[in-house]
Amino acid sequence: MSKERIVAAALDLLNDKGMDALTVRALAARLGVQAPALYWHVRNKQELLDEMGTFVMRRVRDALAAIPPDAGWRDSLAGYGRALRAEYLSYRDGARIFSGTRLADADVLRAKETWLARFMAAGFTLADANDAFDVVTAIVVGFVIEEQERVQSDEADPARYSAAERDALLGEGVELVKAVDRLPDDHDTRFERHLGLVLDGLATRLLSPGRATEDCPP
Amino acid sequence: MSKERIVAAALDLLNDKGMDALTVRALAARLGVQAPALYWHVRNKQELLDEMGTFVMRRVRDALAAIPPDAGWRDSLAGYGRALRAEYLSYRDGARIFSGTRLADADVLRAKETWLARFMAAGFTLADANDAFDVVTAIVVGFVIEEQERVQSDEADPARYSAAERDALLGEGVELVKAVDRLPDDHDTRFERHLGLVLDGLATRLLSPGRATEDCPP
DNA sequence: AGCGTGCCTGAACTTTGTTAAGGTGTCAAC
DNA sequence: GTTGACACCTTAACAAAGTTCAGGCACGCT
Repeated sequence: MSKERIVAAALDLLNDKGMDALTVRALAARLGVQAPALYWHVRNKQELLDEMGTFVMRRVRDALAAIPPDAGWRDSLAGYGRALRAEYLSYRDGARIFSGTRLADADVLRAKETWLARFMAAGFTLADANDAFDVVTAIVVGFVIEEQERVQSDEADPARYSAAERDALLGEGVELVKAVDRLPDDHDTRFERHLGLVLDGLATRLLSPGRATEDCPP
Repeated sequence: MSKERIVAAALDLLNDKGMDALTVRALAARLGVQAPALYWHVRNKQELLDEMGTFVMRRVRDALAAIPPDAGWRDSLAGYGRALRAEYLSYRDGARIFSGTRLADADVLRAKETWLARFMAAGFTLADANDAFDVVTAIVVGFVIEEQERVQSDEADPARYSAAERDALLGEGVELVKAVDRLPDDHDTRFERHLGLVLDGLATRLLSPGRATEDCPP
């Protein structure tokens, strides 16, 4: 019985039964042991949650390391965004639970150093290069929180978000809102559009720092 | 004693003592009443949390309604983003707690209809107009979650994020990371930059839908 | 053989959300 | 003026959660 086994079992349990069912006793049962036994390996439940968070973020870091160094800034950032989303999505309520987890590992910061250097070589200022990270992180967190919320309530009550139900509830005079509902959008393509939007915003910084967008002629 | 008084007291308590201290008994005590009394007005704690969420989101909706109809799409969206952030910021862990709350009010959706119409009049496609909302929402959620996390751990351990501590922990060879730390950035200006980035991304859709940014010459 | 140490069990305590049963007041009806 | 009904609250209690503590079993070292 090691801390790693406990964390792995906890993540399994989270996906099986959800956050509310992630109790110390249930986790112990899944490991074939009594509840207090876990306190030998872990100080308290909060530490367990933290360990789960760093486990997830370590996987993000590994995915990040797999991005080729010669990829352009745009593909690199897109790869980061996709990896982060994929990790969050692979656990129930992953975005809400793990989004606060910052890993201040020394080697993570060292990785960030090379990325900043790469972005600046591509023409970003230091501030913009750093913003690029933060903004992609923010949008993934925000997107996936809403995505998982929606998926979850769909599973709980499939009829609630059916087209017919919604149209009836909406009434008249909201044709555009109804039209939005009918757009053939799955989560993946929506995510790619949003990500592309942010990257386009970053690209404007690249072309002419400090310039308003309205200056860019068609 | 009304549901509104309970919700108001709960939000007060949340700000005073934090999420963990928001217990049914503590809330009852603050209202000068015994714990089970609350169950006359509220089905259970989850409903209380939901009511708190809709209260916050109603304030966002009101702030939205205050945006002048003749404002441009850019100012309108910026106003929305700022209002959402301000509401989240006004409660401890506000972003993490309330971000899931979608208000499917009929009149909110009616408000959205007019906004969609306005954005389309400004030149967006329907899909882009809707994306504009969602992307701003996402970035605010992501930004404020991280912002509040940082503010909170600053209060808990002020020394942890001091420049000296960090530099010592970082070691050599990460000059850019250190330089980022030394940028004179407060949260507000960072937020404005991030928001501006997203809006610039949206503007590229406006100028030439479907075109890659690289096509936009300096 | 004995002893310490690592890991676990059993029982218990505290706090939490929640329910059940029963009070106390007010107001309308007869 | 008594009765009843309803709204709102209290006291008592339960189940489940996190956590602690004392002890027990097994192994290795001397």
